[in-house]
Amino acid sequence: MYDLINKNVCKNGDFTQHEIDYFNSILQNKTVAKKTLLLQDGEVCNFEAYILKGCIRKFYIDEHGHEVILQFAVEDWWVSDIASFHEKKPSKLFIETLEDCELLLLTPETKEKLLVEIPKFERIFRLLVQRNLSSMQNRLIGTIAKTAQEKYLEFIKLYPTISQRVAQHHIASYLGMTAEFLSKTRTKLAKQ
Amino acid sequence: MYDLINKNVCKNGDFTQHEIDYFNSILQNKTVAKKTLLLQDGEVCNFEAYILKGCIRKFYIDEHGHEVILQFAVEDWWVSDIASFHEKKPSKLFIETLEDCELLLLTPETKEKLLVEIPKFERIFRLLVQRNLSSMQNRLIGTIAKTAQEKYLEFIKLYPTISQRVAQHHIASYLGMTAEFLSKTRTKLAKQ
DNA sequence: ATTATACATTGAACTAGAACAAGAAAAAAT
DNA sequence: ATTTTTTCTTGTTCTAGTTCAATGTATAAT
Repeated sequence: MYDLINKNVCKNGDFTQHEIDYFNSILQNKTVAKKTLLLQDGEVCNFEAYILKGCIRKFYIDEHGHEVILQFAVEDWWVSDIASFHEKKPSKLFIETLEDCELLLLTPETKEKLLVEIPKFERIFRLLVQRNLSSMQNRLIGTIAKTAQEKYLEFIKLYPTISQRVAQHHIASYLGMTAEFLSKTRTKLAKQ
Repeated sequence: MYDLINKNVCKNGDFTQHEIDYFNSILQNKTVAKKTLLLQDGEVCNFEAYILKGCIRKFYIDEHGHEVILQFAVEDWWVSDIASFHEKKPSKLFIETLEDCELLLLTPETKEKLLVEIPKFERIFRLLVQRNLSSMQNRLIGTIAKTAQEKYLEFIKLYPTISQRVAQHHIASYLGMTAEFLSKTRTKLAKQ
């Protein structure tokens, strides 16, 4: 059960078996049904969730009621609103399961304890955030510089499994276009 | 000279005078003239620069030759291509001074040394990246969900000094619109 | 001071994508 | 199996923003 997360986390540092056991011991197991909100606008995010099984989306709702999907997270990914989690301030985001999920959770308390007990984990989480930042940057560039068609092609290339797993209108929202326009883009692509 | 950076870095952790001195001792001072490229597409980024004085832009050039500005950095900010810096892989970005600059630099070697000597710095840099990620996320949301006018108003509200300091067409590039359209948006705003 | 260069404005024509509406198809619930 | 709900497609109209081109205005260089 912990094999995957241990590999995910430990590939970036040397840990003793004892340290790994300790890490595993503080993780909380949680099963969540499809279409459950794990976090809502206004709440403080009290978890960092590692996904053992399932699929989750994180999104923002703007003034006009339009959803902007910030992340799809599947097996072996982490999802959280780090800003809210770390500064204990109300989130502006929603986190919702798209499928039945099995999660391993860190809370502010367990994470802090982990970092105090085994400071080496600071590095692990820094690297995690760093990789996140870098992919967010790439996404920003794409959002600004690419056409709808280019964005879609890049998406299915980058996330072939996710693009099969989630609804098309969610992909459209992730890519910053309307569901209608994505549909038109796809039929146009199919004709080429 | 080190007052500002020490405050910037140390507000997030407790450090002894000795630790601070060590930190300061590994920083390299550098003066750079206006319009100098500190990093070019294809090079490996070998610095994290803290800005004592001046203004810098970080940007990407897409297939069509269009610039996308990812960051304006001024006094008390850090600038680097972290992905390239940490993984020692060629950058896709450019970093250019917009004014004469005074910088304090970390190199991969000095930073690594710092982290080994004083592991507490891991946390400092994690928090730095985390804040970065969070502002990048807000920017992505704005880029997708806001109109040109809203983007511009948010920008001058968020960065009043920067908006006075850099060329308008650079702001346009940062906001993901053409210089012409920003100009039109501004005249329209002025008439209201 | 004068010329050259970079920057900002304005207008006209164009286009990628949005909005709205309505129907088709698929999936889920009874 | 059939109804309900959700998702996807297609067409039409509309608009925010682009492109291109021209002119004006600062700033910098000699």
